Amino acid sequence: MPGPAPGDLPVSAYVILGMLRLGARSGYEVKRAVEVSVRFFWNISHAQIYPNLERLERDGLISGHADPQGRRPRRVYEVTPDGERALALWLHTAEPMPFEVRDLATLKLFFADALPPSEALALVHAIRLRSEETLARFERQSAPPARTADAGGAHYPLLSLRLGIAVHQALVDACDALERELYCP
Amino acid sequence: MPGPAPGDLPVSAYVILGMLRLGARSGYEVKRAVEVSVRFFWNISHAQIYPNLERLERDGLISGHADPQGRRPRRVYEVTPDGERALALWLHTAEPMPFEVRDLATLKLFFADALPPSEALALVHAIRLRSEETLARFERQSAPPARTADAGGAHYPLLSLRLGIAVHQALVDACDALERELYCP
DNA sequence: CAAAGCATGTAAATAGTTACATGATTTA
DNA sequence: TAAATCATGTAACTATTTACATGCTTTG
Repeated sequence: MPGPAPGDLPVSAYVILGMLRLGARSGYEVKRAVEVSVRFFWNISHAQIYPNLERLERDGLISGHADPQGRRPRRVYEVTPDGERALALWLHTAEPMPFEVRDLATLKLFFADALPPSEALALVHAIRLRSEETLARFERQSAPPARTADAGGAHYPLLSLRLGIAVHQALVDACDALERELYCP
Repeated sequence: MPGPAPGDLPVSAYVILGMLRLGARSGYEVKRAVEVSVRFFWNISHAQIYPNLERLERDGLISGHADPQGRRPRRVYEVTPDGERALALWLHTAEPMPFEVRDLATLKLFFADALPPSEALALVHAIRLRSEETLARFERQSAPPARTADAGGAHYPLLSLRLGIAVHQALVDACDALERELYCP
């Protein structure tokens, strides 16, 4: 009778649940919301969304109804009380929470002794540029909706954004220092 | 993840190639080397290592020979000239290098408005502790072998370690600030 | 002699990506 | 009218994790 225990659902299902709760309505809107927010610490692809929506509805954690825009088909969803409970349960359940990074650029830098110095330097440069672009993107795409959510009472999107900014600012600074050292050793 | 790189090898194969090049000899030693170094920006599990070693040997990128220690079986490998070339080619090949993070803790923090304030604060605390432990682990486990490699002419393991330190120090500082604000808003 | 660490492997399941597939609506 | 964006979905493939499975050697 009680909804599925945490662990029954893949993480992407909780992301969907959370985004619907924060105001996204369709699968498409969920994907867009992910793209400008949690995407920086947990990405999901659109191919994961639609099967998960079906499953969440089957499990009674969300309820959906057709809501076509003109002739364009669309299905919108809202979180049910069971869904609220499942999300809260997952959020407060203790489980291992490793910080997993997959970064080809730093990985290549680790092995860069097998590379001519100029190409190694180019890697550091690429890492710096990437984080600078990420910071710009935070400002342009992530901060506005996070501030809107903040004004609406959801404060944590903006707070977690600050962690992302801190990480990428640190990378920019570290690369800057490295570039100086490598250029003039 | 980033699909197979040039030469159609999975990234984990290049990690293995790189670690063998830096002095690891057996699959076990590769796993240990990963565990204290690249694991912080690209983890691989031991179940990926043995099939990849087989494949790399079949492709002629490494050569292996049995080298049992007493009765305990062991197979050691070294990188062939072809393997050196494949690694260098991969390293200098331009490809998308996104910074992908998977972090349940920050993800949960993003949705923490569905949680009582004390539990949200506990999440921030957990993130700070985790990065503090990671920093300690860098000092204890990663820095010594990286310094050894540095003395032996491989400078980039130590340089890439500095990026990891910068990231986790930034997370500690940001969480510290957040904890103060959330405790006394 | 027990525990920790060394050493290797496989099978099954899960997760995730990419490509395929379609079509409507809005905007320049 | 073309391009961008909205919108949804599936199939095939690839990658990855977890659990299973084994057995030796060193150290306390």
